[in-house]
Amino acid sequence: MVNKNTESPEQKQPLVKPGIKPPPSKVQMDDIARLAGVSVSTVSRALSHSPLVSAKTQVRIAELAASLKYSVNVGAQNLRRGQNRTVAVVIPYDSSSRQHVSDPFFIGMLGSIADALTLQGYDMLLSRIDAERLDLAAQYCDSGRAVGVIVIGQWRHHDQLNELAARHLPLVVWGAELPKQMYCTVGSDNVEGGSLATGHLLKTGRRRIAFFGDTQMPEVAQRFEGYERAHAALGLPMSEELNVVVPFVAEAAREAVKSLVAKKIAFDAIFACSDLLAITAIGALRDVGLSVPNDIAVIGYDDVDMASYCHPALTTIHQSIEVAGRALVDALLAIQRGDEALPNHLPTRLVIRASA
Amino acid sequence: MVNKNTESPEQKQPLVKPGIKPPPSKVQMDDIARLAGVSVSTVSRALSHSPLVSAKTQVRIAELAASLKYSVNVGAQNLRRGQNRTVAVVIPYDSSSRQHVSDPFFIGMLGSIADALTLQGYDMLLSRIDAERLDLAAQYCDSGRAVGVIVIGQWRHHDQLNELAARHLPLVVWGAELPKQMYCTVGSDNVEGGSLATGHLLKTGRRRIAFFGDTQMPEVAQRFEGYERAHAALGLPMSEELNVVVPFVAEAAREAVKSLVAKKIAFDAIFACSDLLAITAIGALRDVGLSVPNDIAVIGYDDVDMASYCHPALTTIHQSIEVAGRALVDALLAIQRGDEALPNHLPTRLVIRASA
DNA sequence: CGCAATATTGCAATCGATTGCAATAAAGCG
DNA sequence: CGCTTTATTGCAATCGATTGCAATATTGCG
Repeated sequence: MVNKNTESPEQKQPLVKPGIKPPPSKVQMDDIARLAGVSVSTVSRALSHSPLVSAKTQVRIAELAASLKYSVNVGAQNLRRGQNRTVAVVIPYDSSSRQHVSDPFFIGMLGSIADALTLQGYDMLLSRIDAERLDLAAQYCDSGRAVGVIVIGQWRHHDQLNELAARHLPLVVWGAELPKQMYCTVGSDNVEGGSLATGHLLKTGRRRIAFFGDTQMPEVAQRFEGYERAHAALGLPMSEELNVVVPFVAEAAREAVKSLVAKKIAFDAIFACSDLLAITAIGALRDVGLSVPNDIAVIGYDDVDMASYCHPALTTIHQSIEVAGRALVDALLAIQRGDEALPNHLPTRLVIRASA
Repeated sequence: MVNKNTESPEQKQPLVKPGIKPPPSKVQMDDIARLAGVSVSTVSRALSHSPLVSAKTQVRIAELAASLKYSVNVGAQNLRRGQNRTVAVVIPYDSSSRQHVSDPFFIGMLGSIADALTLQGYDMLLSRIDAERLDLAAQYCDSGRAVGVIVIGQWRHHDQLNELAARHLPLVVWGAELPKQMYCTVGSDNVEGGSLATGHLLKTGRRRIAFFGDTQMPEVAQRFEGYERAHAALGLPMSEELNVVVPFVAEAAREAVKSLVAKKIAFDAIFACSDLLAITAIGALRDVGLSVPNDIAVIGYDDVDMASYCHPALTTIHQSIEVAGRALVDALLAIQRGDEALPNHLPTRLVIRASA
């Protein structure tokens, strides 16, 4: 290595198998240095705008690098600098139901997180992992691939998330604030949301409102609490049979409608915990000959793009995906910086968007 | 470094700022080696199941590593091995319309690619980039962050994609086969799809079918060709005014319907180039008092989950997202291995899914 | 029990960059 | 013009792992 330059000039490409691919041997700092007639040190400093390198040398090297389409090897750079600008984003999937998450809200959130990360100069490593094995998310940090993890949704795994946080893993979760929570969450006030939605239906005279959601999930449980409060506030009774367990997959909503009808349980409205469930339920209701909104009023949650394109437009609780994505990213980076002043839960705004 | 072990035993943590975070100093091979009383070499070999290490030592080290929750530093490993198991997935966005892609089909494809990559033991780097600057995708390979790039959709940038391929960048694109194409595409037969959809409408007696799509995009252009062929096959005339430029964003479909109606252009059906456009168009049609499917029949494309939940269920051309994701990943890995026998275009299947 | 053959182990170089420190070149000053 | 000060530059160590090769420990066999 020391005296390489004094030997034959073309002795590179040590590991390249003969026969194929001589051209794509990647250009690296060494090459730039040789061509510019300086040392690698100087190239490194020039490319990172060190004041130790004169302005004209910087320009010359920058141009050379650009013309060779050189990009520094991020892996090597990270190794040496002990840094890393990648964040892992995890979308848990429910292995028991063998269903991958396809809810547009969760998926849409991805895009907004991607944008927020890009804006901060971070890369995004996307990973779907089994909701039962959330601990696997730690791998991304342990192996140095990412500096932190964003998990979309708490699902049924508050405990696993706590364990992750206990391992000092920079972690932010989209979800609800829970008691004894060791990790940071970002999310809207689900109790308020549930209350808004239910209140809207009650105000329009509905009295038997079916609740579609899986209260084993913290966010849903809180929305149900809002449902209860809205009833209580008006001194109205509720009925146990109207609380239907519906996970976040479309087919479940269809089944739920069928089941209510089959059991001849009377209801005049549905509060669905996601727009996907709401839209599917509307379809199912019509299939069994019920009119929406005349016979049954339906209200959704999330306000995904598609909601406003349904007919009639779906009334729903709006959560801003853009704000959420930015908040998640900001929180994660703050934690990673060691920001102590960060609260355990960051609320995002919530409004009801009624159909015209 | 040489005589480190002979000096004071606790002299590590060189860069850790005092005050915060003493525990999360990451455990590394060095630590395992010290605790096991062997050299790093042995630990490295043990963890990669080298036959040079005896079985019992392997087990001992594996257990020690597990108990310390150690994961090898992938960055360092990649650097040394000169390999890399990450693929960049690019979702271009249209900066001119300042609209981020939210079409469920594209987004759904992400999930399926993620699954296919995970199955092969690859990580997925997700990136949204400006469709005008697709060349930026090369950065991911140049900087060694990824071994190849999957681009979802060709958009208007066949030329840019060709340039990327010319730079010997392992690249696979979801899209149509085009003349003079230097890169590998995966996609269904769009001419056939367009023909199927149009034929279906013609068969049910529709004669003035509006085409919703942007024929500047290759895939859409081919679907339009199918539209023309279906007409030609039956010797039916077409009308220029029914070819409406509609990019892949929901609002555009709404505008297109309004515009047709405002211009008093007669039509009895719409062939929309995506389900998102179809569903939005249906809503817009109803808003102006037109009945679907009585007055206007609508057919979509893609068969996204939501399509079957609409009311009435949307008739649409089904493309399997799962198959597509797998095909994209397989193709990319084949290219990356230097597989010469790979064709330029890999077709995926296509069927029409008519509403009941 | 002695020596050759085999099974394990560790040293040291290496991957592609960054950076402290010493060396050199350029500039400033009397 | 000579010497100090300042601006550039390069050497060599380093990040956390992998691996060829030489060294050592173990085993087998006569």
